[in-house]
Amino acid sequence: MADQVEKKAPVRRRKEARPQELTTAALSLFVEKGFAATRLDEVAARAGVSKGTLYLYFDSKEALFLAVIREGIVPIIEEGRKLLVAHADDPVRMLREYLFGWWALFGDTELGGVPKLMTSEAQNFPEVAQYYVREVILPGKALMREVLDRGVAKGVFRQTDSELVTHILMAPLLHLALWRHSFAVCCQVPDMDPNAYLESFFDLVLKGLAATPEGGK
Amino acid sequence: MADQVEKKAPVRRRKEARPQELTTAALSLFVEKGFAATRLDEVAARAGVSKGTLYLYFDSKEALFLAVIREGIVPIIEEGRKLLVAHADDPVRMLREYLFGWWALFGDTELGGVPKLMTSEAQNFPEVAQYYVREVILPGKALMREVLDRGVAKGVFRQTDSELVTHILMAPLLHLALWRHSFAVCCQVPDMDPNAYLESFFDLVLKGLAATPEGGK
Amino acid sequence: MADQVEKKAPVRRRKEARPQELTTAALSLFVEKGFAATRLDEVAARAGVSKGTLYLYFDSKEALFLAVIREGIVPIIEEGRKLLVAHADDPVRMLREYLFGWWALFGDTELGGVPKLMTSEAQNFPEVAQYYVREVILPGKALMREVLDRGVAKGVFRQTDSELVTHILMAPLLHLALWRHSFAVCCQVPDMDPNAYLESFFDLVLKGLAATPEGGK
Amino acid sequence: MADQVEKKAPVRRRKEARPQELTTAALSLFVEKGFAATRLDEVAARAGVSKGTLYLYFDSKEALFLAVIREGIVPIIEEGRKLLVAHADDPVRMLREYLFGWWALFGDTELGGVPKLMTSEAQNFPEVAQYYVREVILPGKALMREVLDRGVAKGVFRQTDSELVTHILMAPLLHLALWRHSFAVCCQVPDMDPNAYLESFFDLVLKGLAATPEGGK
DNA sequence: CATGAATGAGGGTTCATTCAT
DNA sequence: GATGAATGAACCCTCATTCAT
Repeated sequence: MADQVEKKAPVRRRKEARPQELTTAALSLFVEKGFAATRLDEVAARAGVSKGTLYLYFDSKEALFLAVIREGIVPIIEEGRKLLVAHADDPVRMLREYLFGWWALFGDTELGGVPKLMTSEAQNFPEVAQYYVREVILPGKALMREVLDRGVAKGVFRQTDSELVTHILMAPLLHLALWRHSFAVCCQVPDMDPNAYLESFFDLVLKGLAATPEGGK
Repeated sequence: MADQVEKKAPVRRRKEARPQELTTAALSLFVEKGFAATRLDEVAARAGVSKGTLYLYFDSKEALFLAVIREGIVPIIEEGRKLLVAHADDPVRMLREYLFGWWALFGDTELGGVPKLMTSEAQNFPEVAQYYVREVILPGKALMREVLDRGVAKGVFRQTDSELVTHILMAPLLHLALWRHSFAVCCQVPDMDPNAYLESFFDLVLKGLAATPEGGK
Repeated sequence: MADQVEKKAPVRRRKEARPQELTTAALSLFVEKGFAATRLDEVAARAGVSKGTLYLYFDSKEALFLAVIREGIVPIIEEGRKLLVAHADDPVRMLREYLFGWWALFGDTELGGVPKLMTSEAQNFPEVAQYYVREVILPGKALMREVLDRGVAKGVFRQTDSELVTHILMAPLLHLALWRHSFAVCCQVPDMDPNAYLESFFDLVLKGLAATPEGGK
Repeated sequence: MADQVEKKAPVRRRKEARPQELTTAALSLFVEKGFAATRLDEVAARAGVSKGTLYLYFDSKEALFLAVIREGIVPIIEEGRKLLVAHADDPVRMLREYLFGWWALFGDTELGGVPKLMTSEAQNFPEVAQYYVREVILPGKALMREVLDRGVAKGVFRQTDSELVTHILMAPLLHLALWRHSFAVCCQVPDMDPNAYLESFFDLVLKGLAATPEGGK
């Protein structure tokens, strides 16, 4: 019986894993070539199945795209939040964790290509873009705003327009991810070490946000 | 005689202007939909010509893409440099001019979509990407580095890793341009005023880069 | 069980037969209209498939052309040789078999259009032409030369420049095939009976090649 | 005044010569590539005029084709006839003149590609083919038949089916011309000397047609 | 479930033909 | 007459989608 279980298990696991194998393959190809330039042949081949099999799991190429975004993104946010609350009393540490955590949990993984993909395709898939904004960008910014607000409350950060500043602070993170999936691949750019980049960024922001000693200049 | 000139002028002017009319149309469509998803029919229609006419000026869709990047980008850099040297003795002013000038001369024009386009297509067109890096990105970063170095020399900015910091400082500018051509179009995001964004960014960077009063903390 | 076999058979047979159905359709159209004037739509339609199906079996129109020549031609030569060796001791009979066999096995079949096709397209497809010369024309001439040489050895044919004479003797055969696929189709030429033509030709050649009674004139 | 005449003459001659310059250019390209694969751009370029100019002289590509055949072919026949009547009393000499004259006056000139062209395109242009058969092939064969008939009348040639034999005798001539414009161009075939070829052919035919010594058997 | 052969609409590209100059 | 820019129909080829097995 144990034998049977073991024999069946991988098969069942396989079947259940199929959609994710497909979205994973699709994600990397969409990121690399863009949605329109990716052929479903390639996606299927990379996932090790035939082209027809794709249609057992997804109604169309667009549905596959939606699934790629849907399944790939959602769980990250929650993990990030957990990471941050661990340092809720230390806004500087929270900021640092945000930046490095964003990179470690997201930018540096295979999901790191999603910002490039979504930026490229937002206009072609407005509903997906809206979904992404609602589920990823806004929560991510809200999380950053919490960090900032907490810092202000603690007297560590100075008062700023947190809406604008969160936007600004996301930019270098996104840039790091976009760069890796665009120019870094095809141009012999002097290797940019993400850690050093993030350290510099963290240093810059910290000083840029630092509360003035006595509220004066 | 004036009559004759006027009769001939429009035709000749058209013929000479054709390539630019076409690249302009192509640029906006490439930015909007991406290279692969743009049909040459549309490009031609937007330029007011037939599909065949495109091939009088460009050998292929890819050649059109190359021309879009080539002709659209180059002259900007030089203009920016001129703008900056006007304030060579005031690094803070130079930085401010860089940020706002970048937006006014580039990001806010029809060329502002190029970063999105090049980011999306860099992997599909490595030679074009290399050209873009060489002619646009590196000169742009070099210009920024000049600003930083001058600030350090004047004792206004503190010492930093200028390679990394230029990269970081470009990110919010690029983000502004990318955002406008991606999520801003399709999502009812609360309008982000570029000027306020740039002011916040400038403020943040200025404090982040400020030389410490007595060199020590 | 027989049922199952019968259900599967036609499908499998079809799939394996597809390439040949396509080359057969292509051959007749290439012969009729020439390579450039033949549309792949027509080829597909004549083979009873859709246009896209063609590309499951051939990479391009040119690859289809190559396949038409490759698969259509080669096996004939060997059959001809077998036919001739049956009469190795009778050069006159060999010559007769060559002429009539050439027509029956080649000229009068659907492959009979190949000489017209290759003659028309040789300059446009030099590699294919070289292949055809090497695999068809030269072996065919070599076979003819064997006939002549054997006739000379047996004292039945007089000595001639066999290189030139083989070339000359091939001409009326080729002409018969070319004529059928060109002027014969569109012009109300008084029907030329191939058999009578070949008889006349055989008669003419036999007398033209006959050894002089006492070796002298 | 003489000056003026000389100045105008070449211009006028030019204008009148235009159509022929165009048909000459078209002929060589049609022969080389076939009708469908020849672009009017090339024809115009080879004739040294612009593409539009072609349409001043010919209504369409097909009209150009018709003109190529029309103007290129007709006058030859009459010249050949004159050549033959000079030896009306010597059928053997007539036959020799026919073969070598055909080659010198036709096959070896720039018109020598016409048989290849007409053979290739006969089915695509039935009216042109009919015209060609009527004006060229049938007169050519009739001329040959005259030679044969005269030989029979003189007791030099034996009786044969002259319809079939003329057809057969034309084949090696046509083959020589077809070969030169097809395989000879692209394949390193051991050079075939037309004169030797024709000598062999003449020799072969002469013996093949020779009247039997005592009219027996 | 899985396959892969088949489809056919659609896009890039060519080129005969037109026409304003 | 001559030009060459412009056109648009038509062709080769691709690829998302379907479906019989």
